[in-house]
This record gives sequence, C-alpha cells and structure tokens, in this order.
Amino acid sequence: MLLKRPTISDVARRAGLSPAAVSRWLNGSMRLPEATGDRIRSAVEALGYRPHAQARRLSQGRSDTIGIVLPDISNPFFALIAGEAERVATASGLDLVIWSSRNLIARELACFDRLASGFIDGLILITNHEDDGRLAAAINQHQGRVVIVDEDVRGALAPRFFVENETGGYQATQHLIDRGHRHILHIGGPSGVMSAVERGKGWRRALAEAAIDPPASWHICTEYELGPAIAAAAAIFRLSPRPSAVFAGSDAIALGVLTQARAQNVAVPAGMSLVGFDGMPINDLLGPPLTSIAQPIDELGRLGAEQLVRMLGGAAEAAAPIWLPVALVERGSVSVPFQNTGSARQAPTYRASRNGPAVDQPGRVT
Amino acid sequence: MLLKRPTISDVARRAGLSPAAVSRWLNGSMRLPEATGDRIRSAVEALGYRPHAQARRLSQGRSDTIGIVLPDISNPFFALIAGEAERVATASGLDLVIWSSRNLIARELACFDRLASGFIDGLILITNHEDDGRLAAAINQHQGRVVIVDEDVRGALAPRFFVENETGGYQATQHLIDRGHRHILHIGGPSGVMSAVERGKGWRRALAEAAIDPPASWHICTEYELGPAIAAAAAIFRLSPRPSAVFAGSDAIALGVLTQARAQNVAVPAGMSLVGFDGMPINDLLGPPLTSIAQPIDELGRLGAEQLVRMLGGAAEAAAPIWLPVALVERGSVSVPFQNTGSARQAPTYRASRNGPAVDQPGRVT
DNA sequence: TCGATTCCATAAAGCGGTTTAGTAAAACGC
DNA sequence: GCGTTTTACTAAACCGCTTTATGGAATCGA
Repeated sequence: MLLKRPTISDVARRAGLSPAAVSRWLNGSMRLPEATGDRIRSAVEALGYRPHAQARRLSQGRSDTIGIVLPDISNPFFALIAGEAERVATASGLDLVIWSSRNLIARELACFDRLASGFIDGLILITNHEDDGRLAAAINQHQGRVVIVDEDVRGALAPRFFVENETGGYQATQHLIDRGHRHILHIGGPSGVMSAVERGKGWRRALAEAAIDPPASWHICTEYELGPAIAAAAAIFRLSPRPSAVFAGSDAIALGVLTQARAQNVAVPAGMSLVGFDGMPINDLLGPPLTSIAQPIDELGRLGAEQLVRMLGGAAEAAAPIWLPVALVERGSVSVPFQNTGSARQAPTYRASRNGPAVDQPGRVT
Repeated sequence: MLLKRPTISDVARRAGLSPAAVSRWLNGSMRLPEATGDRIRSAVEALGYRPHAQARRLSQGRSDTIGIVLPDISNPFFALIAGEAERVATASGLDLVIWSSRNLIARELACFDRLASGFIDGLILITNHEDDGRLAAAINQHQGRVVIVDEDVRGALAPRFFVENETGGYQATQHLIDRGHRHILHIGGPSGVMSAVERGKGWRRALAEAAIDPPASWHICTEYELGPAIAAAAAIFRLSPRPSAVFAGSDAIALGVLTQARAQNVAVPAGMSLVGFDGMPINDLLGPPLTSIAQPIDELGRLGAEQLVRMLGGAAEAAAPIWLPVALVERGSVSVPFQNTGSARQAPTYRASRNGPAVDQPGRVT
C-alpha cells in the first residue's frame, strides 16, 4: 500500500532507456521509433507510473493551479462563482483551489503567500470588507497574477469585474416608486464597501428623482450574510410608521428581512414590499417569490477566471474595470403599498398561485 | 515584478550561513544563538523570502493538501460539506482543493490521479451515481488516503460516513401517515444509489406497517438535482387520482415538485403535502416552508475531514461505516389530505403566518 | 568513400528546498 | 591540561522530473 511509487527512472530502466528519453517522449518533446515508444508505453502501464506532480512543477517552475479566495464557500452566491471558475480552469488544464476567508484579512493575505510560494500561479480575489491597505499592497506586489471579482479593493491595480451596482439600486428603487411606494427603506451591505455604497447611491438617486429626501433612519447597514441581516432587519419592524417597502442590498439580506417579517407576522408583499439584489435561482421558490436585481453571477466567475488564464498565458492586463449589466426580475414580493397605521398587524395573504412563476418562465425580466 | 524570487541560498548568503542552517533554523529543527537567528530573520525580512511550496513539498514527500470531489460545488448541500471540510483542513494546517465531478466518473478518476501523482495526500469522495467498479478499484488502490462521505461506493474499502437514510425515509412517510395520508408517492434519487435505495426502503416499511402496498407507479426515480427533478415531477401531476402526499428523496427534488405544483396551480400543502430530505437552511423561507428530514450536513464534512486528517497522521482506518442520525423538522408543507377527485383544481391557500417559523426557532424538530 | 545530415538517444545540471552525517571549535569536568 | 561533551554549524546527497548540450550511429549526397 505504501510501496514506493514508481519513478521515471523505474520506467526508463524497464524500457531500457534513460530517464531523459522517457520524460521527453512522454511530454511530446521528442519523437522516437514506434517500437521504442511502445516499450515506454508498456513500462508505464506495467508499473502504473504517474509523474510526480510536485517534482514536475518544481522543475517547470509553475504549478498549473490557480486559486480563488472568497468569504464563504457555503454561501451559494460565491459557490456559483467558484463553480464557474472551476469549469473555466479545468477547461484550460488548470486546477482550482478554493479558500474561504471568512472575511478575515489574515486569511486573505495567506492566499497571497501561497501565490508567492508558488503553490498557485494566479489568484481570483473576492473580498467583502473594507481594506486597510494591506490587501491592496499584496495585490500590487503580484501584478499580472491577480484578478478582482465582485467587490473592489481600493488602490489595487488588477483587472476587475463588477456589476452595475448603482444602476441596480436605482432600478430596484424605481420599481418600488412605480408601484406607488414612497417610504422605501434601504438595508444594504457594509458601509465602506464599494458595492454597498454604489447600490445605496442608486437608491438615493431614484428617491431624489421622485423628490424624496430619505432621513438617515431609512438606511441601515449590515453584512451581506443572512445571520447579521436577520439581526439588523429587526430594526425595520420597530419603526413607526413602518416603511411600505424595503430594498435589500443582497438576496441574503432580503431573506433576513423576510425572516423577521414572518416573525412579526407581517405579510410580504401585502404588508410590506421587498426587493432583493443578486437574483439567486432559489428566489423563485421562496414564500413569496423574491423580486430581485439579477446579477450575471456565473459571468463573474467565468470572466474572472478567463482573464486570469489569459494573463498567465502572457496577455496584458485589462486596464479599466468591467461592469456587467443587471436586470430587475419581477416575482411576487412587490405590490402596491398597504395603508398601515404603523402598528396594525394584518394577516399575511400571499397566495402561491398568483405570482408564482411558470416552470419554464421563472420571473419576468424587465 | 517577475524578478526572480529569492531562494534559501540568497538568504543564507546574506546571513553568512549555509542553506542547510537556514532551512533547519526556519523549520525549528535546530537551535542557534540569538544573534545568528536575528541575522536569518532580518535576511528573510529584507529579501521578502518565502519558501517555495513545490520544492519543500518535493523534498518532504508530501503535499500538505487534501482534496474533495463532489458532484457540484454550486449545489448548496455539497458547498456546506466542503465549507466544513475546509475549516477542518485549515485548522490542521492543510489546504483543501475542491473539484466538481459533475457526476462524471472520468472526472472522479482524475482525482485519484492527483492522489497518485502526489498533488494531494488524501481525498474525500462524494459521489452520486452508481459505480461500474472503476471507482471502487481506484479507492482500494489508495487505501488509507480516501474517505467516503454521504454516498456509498460498493466494494470500496475506506472509512464511510452516511446518514440514516432508511430511518429518514421511514420517519418522513410515517409523518404523512400520521396526518392521515395513504396515497403517498415517493420521488427519490437514482435507482442504483445506496441513499436512494435506503430512503425508498424506509418509505416502503412505513407503508407496509400501515398495510399499504404501493404499486410501482408510486415510486419515481430521478436525479438528486433540481433540473432533472423538475422534469420528473411533472409525472406526479399526470396521475389520477393525484397522490395526496409526496415524499421527495432530497430537498432539491422537493423543490422540483414545488415548482411543478406551482405551474399546475396545486397548492402545497392544501392540495398536496410534501416532505423533503436534507433539511437545508433555506427550507424555512420557502413558500411554503418545507418540512424535511434534516441531515447533519456539516457533520458529514467535519467527520469526513477529521477522519482523513487522522489517517494521514498514521491512524488506522475505521472499519465500519458511521451512520449519523436524522430528524424530522416540521415546517409548513404538510397538512391533512385534501379530498380531491383527481382532476379538480383548488385554489392554493398557503398562508405564510400559520406555519412560518419564529426567528430563533426554525421549525420543530421531532 | 568521405563529409554532412538526420535520427536516436544520453549525461548532467538544474528546480529549491530538506536531511543525514559529520566536523571544528568552545565549554566543561576533574 | 586532557578527554569529553556540547555548541554551532556545513557538505553533500536527495526528492523526481525537465532540459540543455552533446554525441554516436546510421543514412544520405556527391
């Protein structure tokens, strides 16, 4: 079982050749007569020889592996990106290593160490928190081998792929205004984070166009994750009057709002309308189906990985960030405002059939 | 930027020492006077030296990396397992590499190549399809370095971690019988797969105890994934009379049933009760909240990874498979049977407030 | 028949670390 | 002051593969 694995020398010996010949023939950098090739082939076969990955990589000076750091692999949003990045990597003959940072900068920096130590050739970075400068420094130390996806790192020089956060925030809010809402609260991501700032700007712009000047209490900052969002969403239901609509900065945050709404016996959308941001596939099946700003999630993974692969192949870095389009997907969590008194509790009246999507037509994209 | 990275020799030269001394001191296998240590430290600092991962791994004969193969990382069930495995690996100073097999045996076998080639020291295997013998052979060729999680591979000799599938199937069905259902259809995973077989057995046992002998048409086999499940679930709604309850072999399959129910305008649970299997966290927020058999998903990841870490540390393999307990979590997708005529369509009447969970009490575990 | 190619291969030097065996010098014991 | 131990280090082999430089034998052309 723990017998020594056969090496290239074993193969060479058995085939009556030098290791160099075997290596070169196996890698296609030398042609040999049919008969000699067959000898190698059968020696490999007989011994069950596999080239030793570490050794090959050491002598070739690259690892044929790229990495992706993300806040949490068990978050479906990131898992979708990682899944797509893995597909691209595999198609290019590379392995993808996935690390969860738990949003800890130390764990993110550890990934740059792995870059420096040659364990990976390139890194896709998805961060979710404000940088104190260390991250940007690390990125700039490894130019040409890092790609930033989803969330900006201020001062970093690397290709970046984002979605049109501001537009999304605007669309979500505009949609609510169109339905007659005016008291539209925004519960978004962390205050220092680009995507959260941009989405908030879009919200504010739509409100401004409707001549609404939101007081500070209409804007709540939390994390993008469900746990913190549930806690933060409680504040919404302590307001009096309660907002008639909420624009959540992510679908996970919207789930937090939904959770609290259920706990407080507030029906969505009858008692409160809700728009999320991300467009997760599961939104269709929620109670109620969640209207949301859909991002091209897998595009983020695909484009990020493709860019990294290109760069490792020697291509120049893209200079400007790329902004991918978003789209409002209407489902069942928005209705006209309910005229509440601020304290009344009405029975929820969501009916699955009314706004539920058809099988092959999940949501209406506008 | 692509300046040559400093090597241990550079550090040694700068510190006025031999590479061996630097290596041994850095690895703590040699004590040196304070002053000498300081010289190394500052040389490392000044040059920004990082040991080269490939080189170190080559000479140490191990990679300090373990792998996990799973059908699809963007499936939250597997992502949860992977997330937990990563946590364990990191805590043990190992890296975790994640591969999606897309249930292709070739891609799974490729991971055993990576094991053979020394790219990883050990492998956690999650497969989801019937083996043709190649997988079992590969596993047995690498005894002591493979752990099987969630789904069996027949004939494989390796530590295995499963959940009590049969019990879960029994509990789900019994729950429906308790509510007065007798026409209980089972739509489960692939016919040759252990977990699907076991869950089906539990379903059959509960029915038998209630003196119900299910005809073949009551058992539908599909994949565990949403896409195929949606297609397969269509058959349920073509039956006349329609079953009053469905036990789905996974939450993803239950989502497929739910999708079709919405498309067919059948309310759940008023028009049809539904029980899933997995206990995904999102179940709380579905419309309706999904009653389901909860598995200890992260335990699967944790225990699998811990076992692998132990084995790499030289511990003996566990002989018998470990069966983790499951539990019925009641939410809102089960009610008493609706007396339908088989063709009547009734308006859905799910009300979010009735069965919705409280914030900190998600579902009732029985 | 002789020099020039072409073909088939190999020796040896890395890649960047770790590790074993060993040694010179200093400190110690008595 | 001499043997012994301890301290402080180093030379060199090695991990398994790749690659460059090289070279002998066969073939070819004239």
